[in-house]
Amino acid sequence: MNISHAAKKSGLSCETIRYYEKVDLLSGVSRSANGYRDYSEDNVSLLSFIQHARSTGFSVDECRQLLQLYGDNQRQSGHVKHLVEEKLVAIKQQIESLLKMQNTLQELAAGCSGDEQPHCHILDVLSESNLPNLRNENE
Amino acid sequence: MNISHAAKKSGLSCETIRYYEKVDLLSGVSRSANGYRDYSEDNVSLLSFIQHARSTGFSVDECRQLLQLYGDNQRQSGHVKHLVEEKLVAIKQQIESLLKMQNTLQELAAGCSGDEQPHCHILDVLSESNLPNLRNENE
DNA sequence: CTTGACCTTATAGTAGGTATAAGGTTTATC
DNA sequence: GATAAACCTTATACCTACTATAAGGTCAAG
Repeated sequence: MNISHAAKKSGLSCETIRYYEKVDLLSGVSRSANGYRDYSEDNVSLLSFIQHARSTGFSVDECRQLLQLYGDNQRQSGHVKHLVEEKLVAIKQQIESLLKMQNTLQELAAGCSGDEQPHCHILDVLSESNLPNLRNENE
Repeated sequence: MNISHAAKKSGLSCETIRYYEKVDLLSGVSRSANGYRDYSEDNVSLLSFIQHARSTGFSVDECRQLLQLYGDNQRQSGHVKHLVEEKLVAIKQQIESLLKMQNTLQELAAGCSGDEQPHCHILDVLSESNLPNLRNENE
């Protein structure tokens, strides 16, 4: 199976697949006589695995760990679950951070007349010197 | 005022301030006789403005637009409000995307015993070929 | 036989910084 | 006056996770 077919099946782009190979996320892909990459069904499964993990918030490096566990039949499921729970905490922090931004933006918009006049409440607030509520640690 | 003092007052790091100067987000900072950057109160106000905008989710490029409007007393507040509302939409999309990830991760964790046994529900799910619910467009 | 659609590699660019190296300046201490 | 710590300067490389481009090889259709 050539790369564009593998791309369609895995939900990744060709460029991304080559990138994953380059950073050793996926190795051992065979080549046809003409030098083209030739993907097996197992290769595509791993690519899909990576796509799923990436879209669930795992970094490329974390995908490497997940793949290592996936390929290790001596693994302990507790290790996998631990990775998921850590990721969950990180995602929750990101959500918290974005909710704060959302609140701030909604307050800013609500206070601005949004007409053709130059006076603007938003700019007033952004230029205030002390705005601890605008300072966001979780980014 | 030297750069580390300006950093403390604005809530940015020295490196970030130099970076903002390099990408022309802040220009016209004067220099002392020894070549050190010398920040005025106005400079620091602009740095704080940028810090506020960045921590509210605006990109560096969007900060440039906000600063341009800030410095234009012919501006229309509607233009500023428009930027805020666009950002609000983007933030909401990001939150949606993260909530989906959170749900997925919670389901994954819930199905995994998390013990010393090798069998792992999380890996089973991630390696399933058809998981449209894991595919996330808003990233 | 040429056109278009594939494939290959290497390299550069993206955002928004952070880190490092190699050096100049200033201030405090001995 | 020497020296060490704590500043400052610049240029450059590194980071994540790709994406885009260039320059070229291969293959199937007409």
